[in-house]
Amino acid sequence: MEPTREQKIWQVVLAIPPGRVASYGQVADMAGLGRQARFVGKALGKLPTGHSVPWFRVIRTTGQIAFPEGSETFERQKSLLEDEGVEVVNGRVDIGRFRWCP
DNA sequence: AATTTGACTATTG
DNA sequence: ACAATAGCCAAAT
Repeated sequence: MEPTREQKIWQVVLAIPPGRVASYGQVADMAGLGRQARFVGKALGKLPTGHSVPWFRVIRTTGQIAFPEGSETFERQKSLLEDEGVEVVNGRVDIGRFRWCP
């Protein structure tokens, strides 16, 4: 089975430690995709049911969550992050303190 | 095979 | 600090 780049992305996301976050660009880079930041989001959107991928630890490089504030997806991500000790204020994370690799 | 599509990012005004 | 633009490239259609 030849792993696709999507699966490499999932692999990288799975490696993000709890209580930490990573940017899409960072995940793309670590997966060996270079600048495929956009593809990371798409790959996460295609996750199969029953997955255990911590997609919520992936945010924008600005620290903002990638969804409109108030949407259901946004709220779910925010809750999951806060549950791991990541502060989310105004839809943003303190990237300076919670980023996986500064 | 060609075109469209994106849970992005860096740059510019 | 914020809005618009351009660049990015694998996958889906």
